[in-house]
Amino acid sequence: MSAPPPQSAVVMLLDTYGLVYRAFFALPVLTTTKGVPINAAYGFTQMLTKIVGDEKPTHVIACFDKGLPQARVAMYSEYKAQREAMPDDLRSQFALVRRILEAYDIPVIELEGQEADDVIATLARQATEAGQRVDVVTGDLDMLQIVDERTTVLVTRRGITELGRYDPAAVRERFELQPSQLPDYRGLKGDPSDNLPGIPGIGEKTAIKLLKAAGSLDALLENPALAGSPKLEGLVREHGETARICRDVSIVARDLPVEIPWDEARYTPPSPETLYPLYRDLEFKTLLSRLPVPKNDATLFPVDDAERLDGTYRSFAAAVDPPEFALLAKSLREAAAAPASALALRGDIGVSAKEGSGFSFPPAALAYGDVRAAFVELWAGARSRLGAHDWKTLQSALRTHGVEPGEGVARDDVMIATHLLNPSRSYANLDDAAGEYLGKGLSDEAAMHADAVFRLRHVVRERLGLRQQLSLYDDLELPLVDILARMERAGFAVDSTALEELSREVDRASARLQEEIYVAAGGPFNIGSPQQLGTVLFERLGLPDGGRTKTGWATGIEVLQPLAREHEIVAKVLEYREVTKLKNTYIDVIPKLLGSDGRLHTNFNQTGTATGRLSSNNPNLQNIPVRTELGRRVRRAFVAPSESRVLLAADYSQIELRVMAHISGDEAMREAFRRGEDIHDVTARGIFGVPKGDKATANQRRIAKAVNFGLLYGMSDFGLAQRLEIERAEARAMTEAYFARFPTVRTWIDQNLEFARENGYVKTILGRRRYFPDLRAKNFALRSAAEREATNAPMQGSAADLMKLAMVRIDRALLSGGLDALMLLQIHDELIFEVARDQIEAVAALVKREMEHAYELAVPLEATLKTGRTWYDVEPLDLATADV
DNA sequence: AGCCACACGC
DNA sequence: GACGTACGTGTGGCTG
Repeated sequence: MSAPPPQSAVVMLLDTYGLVYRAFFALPVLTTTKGVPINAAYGFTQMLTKIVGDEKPTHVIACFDKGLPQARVAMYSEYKAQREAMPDDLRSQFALVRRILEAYDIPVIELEGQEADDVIATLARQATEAGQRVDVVTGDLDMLQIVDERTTVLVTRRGITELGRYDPAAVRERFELQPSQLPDYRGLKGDPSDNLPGIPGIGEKTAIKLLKAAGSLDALLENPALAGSPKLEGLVREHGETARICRDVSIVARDLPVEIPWDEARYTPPSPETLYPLYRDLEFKTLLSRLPVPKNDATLFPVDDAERLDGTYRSFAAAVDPPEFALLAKSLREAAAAPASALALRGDIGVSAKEGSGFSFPPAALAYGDVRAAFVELWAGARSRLGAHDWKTLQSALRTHGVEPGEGVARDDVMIATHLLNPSRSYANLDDAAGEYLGKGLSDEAAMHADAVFRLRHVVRERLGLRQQLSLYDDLELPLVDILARMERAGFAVDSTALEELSREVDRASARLQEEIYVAAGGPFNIGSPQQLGTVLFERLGLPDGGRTKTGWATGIEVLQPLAREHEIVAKVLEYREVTKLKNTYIDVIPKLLGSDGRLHTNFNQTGTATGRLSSNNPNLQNIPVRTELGRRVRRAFVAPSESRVLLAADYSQIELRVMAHISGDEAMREAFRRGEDIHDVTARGIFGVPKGDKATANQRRIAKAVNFGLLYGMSDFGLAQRLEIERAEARAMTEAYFARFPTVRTWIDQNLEFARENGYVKTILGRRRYFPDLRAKNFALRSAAEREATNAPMQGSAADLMKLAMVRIDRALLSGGLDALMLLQIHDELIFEVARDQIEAVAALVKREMEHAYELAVPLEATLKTGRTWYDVEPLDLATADV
C-alpha cells in the first residue's frame, strides 16, 4: 500500500451500487440498437462525469457491496429481508459499469461480506486522519452519519445529476441533529427500505424531538420519561429494544481491514481516445457528442443530407461571413437551483447562414481559436443580422460560455413571432413552431434547427406583415427581449438575514398552531391534506360543511372563513395555512435560489400568456404577498444593496379601467379620468344616483369596485351576486344601473364580441391579437367562457402593451441620460428599479414621464411613485420639484 | 409524473 | 336553463 500524498487531496468515494441502482430507476428503459439495456450504465456515467467535473477530486475510488452483510444479519436477521431481487436488466449492467470504471482508471474496492457503506466509512476515516478531505457520493442518506469537518456527503436527489451537498451545517439544518446522532434517529424512526421497523408511530418529527430532548437513544431508553408525554413514553418502553437494534444495525463500521491505495486512486481525467470506443459501443450519443473534438478532425453536417460529410471546424470559421444568419442552441437546460446566469448549453449549437444548409458543433468547439473568433464576431452582431428561437435563453447560455452578444443584435426571434401569431400557444419548443408554420418535424440535428429558424423567419415576418403586426414585433417585443435579459441578469438584492429571522418566527408560530390544532382536533393529522382536514372538521367535529370537490370535502378559504367564528380550530387552520404557505413558497425557498452574487435572478417569460402579459418564474416574483402584514414582511428582504442605492416603485393607476374608458369611448368615464376623480367613487355615484356634491358611502364604493372588476373580467349577474353576497336580482339591478349611466361600455362589449365572432379574434390598442374559436361553440359553458375571455383580452392586453411600451421607452431614456438605474421587475402594472440615491429624483421624473406618455389615449395615464430602502418600506415620493 | 386543491399576485 | 370573474406560478397531497 502506498503512502498518502503530501499535498492536500480530495478523495472521492463512490457508493457504486447505490448510484447505479438510482440511475436505473431514474431513467426509462434505454437499449442499444442491439437491444442491450444501458440506462443504468448511461446514467451512472453521466453522474460520474458531472461529479468529477464539478468536484475536481484528486483521488477517486469506487466501492461495491459484496455478499451478505454478515455483521448486520447477525445483529438483525430480518435486515433487508424484504428487498426485492434485482431486475435482470439491472444486474447485467454492472459489467458495463466496471468497464466504464476501468476506462476512467478508477480502482474498485469490495470486501466479501461487507456493504459499500462500511468500506466507504473506513476509507473516509483513513483519509481524514491523514489530513485529507473526503467527498462521499451516494444515493443513501444513511451515510450522513460520517459527515464531519473534512467529510462531505453528496446525495443524489431527483433526476440523475442533481446532488444534495451535506456538510455538518447542512446536516444540522436538515435534521436539527449532529451527524453522529443520525443512527439514533434512524433507530427511532425505522427505515422501510432496509426492513427496519423502528418505533411504530414515530416519524421524522417525533424522532428529532425525542433526540433533542434526551440527547441520545441510550439516554432515552435509560429514562423513557424524557419522552415528554405518557403516550410517547409508553411507546419507548414497549419498543425501545427494537429501536436499539435498528440503531446498532445502522451504525457503519470504520475499522475494516482495507487501506486506501493512494497511487492507484489518483484521478486524471480519461483521454477522449479512451472514452470514444466505449461510448461508441454503448451508443452513449450525448456523451459522445460532448467529447472534445480534435482540432483538425471535426465533422460538419449538411442539413439536407442524412450523410455526414467530413470537414473541419475551420470550414465553419471560413464560412462565417455572409450578411445574414439564423442560429440557435438546442437542448437548453436550467441548472438546478441556479440563477439564469448559470444556464449551461447542452447538445450542439446550430448555425445556418443560408437556407437549406447549416452546421452543428458542440459548445466545446468554442474552445478552439478559429471557431471562437468567428463566433465572437458573429455574435457581436457588427456585420451580421442574427435570428434565433428563444434568444433570451440562448444569449444567457452562450454568455456562460464566455461569448458576449452585442446589444440589440437579435433581429428575429421566431419563438416571440409565432407566439404573436397565436398567443394561445407558447411555442417554447422550436419543434412546435416548425410543425405548424413549416409543416414539418425536426430531427435532433442542431444544424437542422438552425435552418428551421432561418426558414421560419421569413414565414413569420410575412404573416406578421399581413396582419399589420410588424411594428408590434420589431419595435416592441424584440427590443423587450434584451431588456428582460438585462433585468434577469441584474437580479434583486436580497437580505438573507431578514429571511432567516422571519423563518424562525414563522417556525415558532406554525409549531404552536399545529399543537393547538391537534389538541382541538383530538389528535394529530396532516393539516396540509384537504382530505384529512375535511374529515376532522366536518365528520369528527361536525362543523357545517361547504360541499364537496371531486376528491372530497371542500376546504378552501371561502368555506373555512365563515366557520372561523364557529370553532377556534378553523381560525387556527387558516393561520396555519398562511404561515406554512409563506414559509414553503418564499421564506425558505428564496435563499436557495440566490445567485453567486447574492441576488435573486428570476426568469421572465415573454410567451407565457394569452393576453400579452409577462409571467415570471424560478421564482415567481410577480406574486410576492402584499395583502396581509405577515406576507408583506417578505418584502423586507427585497432591498437596495447599499446605502448609496434605493428602490423605486412606479405603479400605473387604474390602467385597465383607463383602457376601458379609452376603447369603449364612454364620455362620462373618460371625463371622470380627465378630472382626476376616484373612479370607483364616480361609478358608485352613477349606479346609486348619488346627488351632485355628495360622496358615495364606503359600502356603495365597495360595490362599485366589484362591478368595475366584474366588467373587466366579463362577470355575470350571478358572479357579482356571489361576490357581493347579495341577491341575484339586486346584482342585476346594479349592472342595469351601471349600463344606464355608462351606456357606451355595453355597446363596446357587444360590438367587441360581434367583431370577435365575425373575425375569430379580438385585438388590443397596438394590434396584438387573440383568437377565440369557442365563441361559436354549441356548449354554453365553453361559449360563455370564451365571451368573458374575449371581453377581458383587449383590456388586459392593451394594458400590457402600454406597460411594455413604457419599459422600452424608459430603457432608452435611462441609457441616453447616462443614469445609474437598473430595471428589476415588472408586475403587470408596476415597475421596480434600483437607483443610485443621488439620482432618484431625476430617474423618478424620467420614469413617470415615460410611463404617462407611453401612448396617447383619450384619457390621461397616471403613474404613482414610491421609494425606499426595501420593497416593504417604499413610501410615496414627492416629485413636486422634479416633475417634468 | 401528473392531477387536484389551494393560495399568492395583478 | 345551462353555467357562473381575466391572466398567471408554486406547493403539497394523492394516485396510479
